[in-house]
Amino acid sequence: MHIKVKDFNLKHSIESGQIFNFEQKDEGYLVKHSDKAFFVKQEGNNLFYEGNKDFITNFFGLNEDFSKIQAHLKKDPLTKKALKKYPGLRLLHQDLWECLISFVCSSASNIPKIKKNIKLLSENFGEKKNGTCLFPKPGKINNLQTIKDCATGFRAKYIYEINKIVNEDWLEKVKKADYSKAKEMLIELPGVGEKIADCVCLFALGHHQSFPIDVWIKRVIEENYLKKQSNYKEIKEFAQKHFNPYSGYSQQYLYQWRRLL
DNA sequence: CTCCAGGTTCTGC
DNA sequence: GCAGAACATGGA
Repeated sequence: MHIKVKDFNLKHSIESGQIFNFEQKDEGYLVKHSDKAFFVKQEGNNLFYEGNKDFITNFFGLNEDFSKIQAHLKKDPLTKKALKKYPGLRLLHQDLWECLISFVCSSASNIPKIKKNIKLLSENFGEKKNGTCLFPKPGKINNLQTIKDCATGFRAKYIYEINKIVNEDWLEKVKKADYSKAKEMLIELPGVGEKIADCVCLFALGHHQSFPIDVWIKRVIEENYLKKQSNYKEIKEFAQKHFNPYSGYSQQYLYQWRRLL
């Protein structure tokens, strides 16, 4: 089975630090997300898949018009270059809970290690479906020592506490909230600060004005725009002025550009 | 062995 | 408020 795609690149989208529960297989990818597992492989404008078509279409945002985003990215010289180098890199539509836990794992870590954390959390707390361990549901990540055994380090206690706080009601409330209210609710969780809250707002809630600032973004903004050492607030204010209203997309392209330089 | 990784929290001015 | 240290762990 396959889906016709336009302005979409599977590799750039999957390997851009947005998701961590995937592995390469047969020129394609085996992806696990929330309660789904599927295989995808791109050949030109065809996306071959094995799995739930509606879920895959929505997950990669394949029905969205990308031309508006492209026009936005072309307005700035550096995001224009990044667009040329990584065309078809899309922001994905993630499950809120999995995205939240993934990015709590991300703090002061690296992508290979986050992948390991998520894999171990799935194996230790997730349900098995057709032989594969899916990401555990809210409330299931409930043993502190086991969470530590998933190589989560100092983040273990945060995951443990968040798992106690978050339930379906909480998730629905955050989904309905606007950007600033959602961010506020996320930051109330232990181990979640502005950066992680912004990642969740952007990757799971679709708030395109969100602009997560990590070490790579700080670097790329200081090197190319501010031309000086700066703090979080300065970068945030610059981004709001310079990359409105799709600063989230600008961020993702700048991140990819600088990280893979 | 040291340094660093998609940060947050705690501490001391 | 704001910089600096502490927090675990694995890979380079």
